[in-house]
Amino acid sequence: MRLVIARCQVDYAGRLTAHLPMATRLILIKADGSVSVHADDRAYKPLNWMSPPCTLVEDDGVWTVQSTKTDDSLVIGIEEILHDSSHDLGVDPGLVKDGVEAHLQQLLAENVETFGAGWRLVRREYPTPIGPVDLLCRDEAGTTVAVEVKRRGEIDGVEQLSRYLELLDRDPQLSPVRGVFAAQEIRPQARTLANDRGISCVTVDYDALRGVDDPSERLF
Amino acid sequence: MRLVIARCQVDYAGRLTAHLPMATRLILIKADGSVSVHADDRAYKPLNWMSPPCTLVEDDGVWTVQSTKTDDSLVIGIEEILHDSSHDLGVDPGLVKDGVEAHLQQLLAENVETFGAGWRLVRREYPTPIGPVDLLCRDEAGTTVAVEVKRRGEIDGVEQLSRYLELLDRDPQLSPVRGVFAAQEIRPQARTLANDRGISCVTVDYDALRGVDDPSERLF
DNA sequence: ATTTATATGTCGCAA
DNA sequence: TTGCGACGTATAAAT
Repeated sequence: MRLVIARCQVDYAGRLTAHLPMATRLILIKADGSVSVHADDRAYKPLNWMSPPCTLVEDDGVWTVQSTKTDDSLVIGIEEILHDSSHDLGVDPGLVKDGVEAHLQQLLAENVETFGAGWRLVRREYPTPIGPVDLLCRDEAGTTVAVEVKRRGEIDGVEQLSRYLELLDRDPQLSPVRGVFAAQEIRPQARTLANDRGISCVTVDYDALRGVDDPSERLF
Repeated sequence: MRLVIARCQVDYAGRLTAHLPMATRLILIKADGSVSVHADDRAYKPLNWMSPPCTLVEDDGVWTVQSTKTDDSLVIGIEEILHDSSHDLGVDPGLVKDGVEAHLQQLLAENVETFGAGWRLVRREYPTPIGPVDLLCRDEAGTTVAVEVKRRGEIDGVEQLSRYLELLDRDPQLSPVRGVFAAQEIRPQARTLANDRGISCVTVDYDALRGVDDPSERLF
C-alpha cells in the first residue's frame, strides 16, 4: 500500500466525466492495483477512483490510470508531492459478518405466528422456477400464503413477490395463494403497489422478534 | 488527515456485528471525523468504518469510535503502530461531474424531437401515485407517450416504465399510452422485454445531444 | 425531517 | 459472462 499526499488535479473519463481542480489530497494506491483520490471529508468515499484491473503509469508529473477492461481513465496532474510512503500489509485474514436479512427470515420462519394465530410454516426457501420464495405458509384457514421477507420493503420486492404468486397460483395443490410482504420498514410506494395487487403488508420489529427468539435476551 | 499503519484487530457493532482478526492495516482518520480501516485490497472500500458524526477515543492500545447519532461503535485494538502521520489538506474545491441521468433527461426534455418530428413535451417528471414519469409527451399523431430515461437501459427500467404505463393507461384523458425506453445503451435483455411489451427502445447519443444543446459545442 | 431515486454505486452468488 | 439481489449501501433531490 502506497500513501501519497500531493497537490494534484484529477480528470476522470468513463461512465461519466469529472474534474477536480488543483488541491492537496491523499492518493491511495493499493496492492490490488486500485487507485483512489481522497479529500479530507466524504467519510470513506474517494473523490475519484479506479478499480482493478487497471494500470498506473507515472510520467513526469502526470499519472495515468487506465482500466484494463473498459476505456475508463483517470489522469492525475501532480504539482507537488508532500508525502510518499509504501507499506507491506500482507494478505488480510478477512472479516466475519453477521447479517440482517438472512437472520430476519430465520426468525420469522421460527415465529410464523407473527403473521397470525394458527399460522404454520410449510417451507422456508420454497423453490419455484424463477427462484425460491422466502417463506411458504398456511394461514389459520389453511390458505396458502407466500411471504417475501426484506429488511426494507421497496417496489422491487413487491414485483418479486408478484412473480412468485403468479407462478404458485397455477399449482392446483396450492391455489389460491395469498401474498404477504414482510419487512422492517415498507416504503409508501411499495405499500401502494402491494395493496393494488391484493398483497398484505406486515412491518416486523426485528429487535422484538430477536428478543422473543434469543434466550439471552429473555427476561424470564 | 491522519494516516496510521498498524497491526490491529477491529470489532464493529451496530446494524450488524463484524470482527477483524489481528493484521496490519491502514487506519484513515479524516478531518470530518470519519475513521476507516483498509486492507490492501477491495479497491476503495474499507473493511470497517464509522461515518461522522462520531468521536474517537484513544486509550492505551484501544481506540473506540462511537457514533454520535446511533449506538454504532468500532473498537480497534492496536498491537503495534508502524506509521503515523498527519497532514493538513485544507478544504477541497470539490468535483465537477457531467453525464448523469438528470442531465440526459433535461437534454431530452429540451429536444423531444429526438424521438420524432412533431413530438411535444407535456411535462417532465409527470406525477403518478407510484412516482413521477420522466417525460410525458404527445407524438406527431397526438398519442400520449411515457418516456423513461436511463443512462443504461436495464430490465429494472422496463419494469418501472411498465408500471407507469399500466397506471397512466387507466386515465381516459391519456389513454391509450405508448411507452418509450430511452438510454445511452440498452441491454439486449431489456430490449427484448421492452419489445415483448410493445415498448419502443431509443438509444441516445449523449455527446451529439449535448452538442445540439450546448452553444459552446456547436460548429456553426 | 422524511421519502424517493440515483450511483463511475460495489459486491457476491448462481445460472 | 451476465443477471439479480443485498448492502452497516451512501447521497442528493424533492416533498
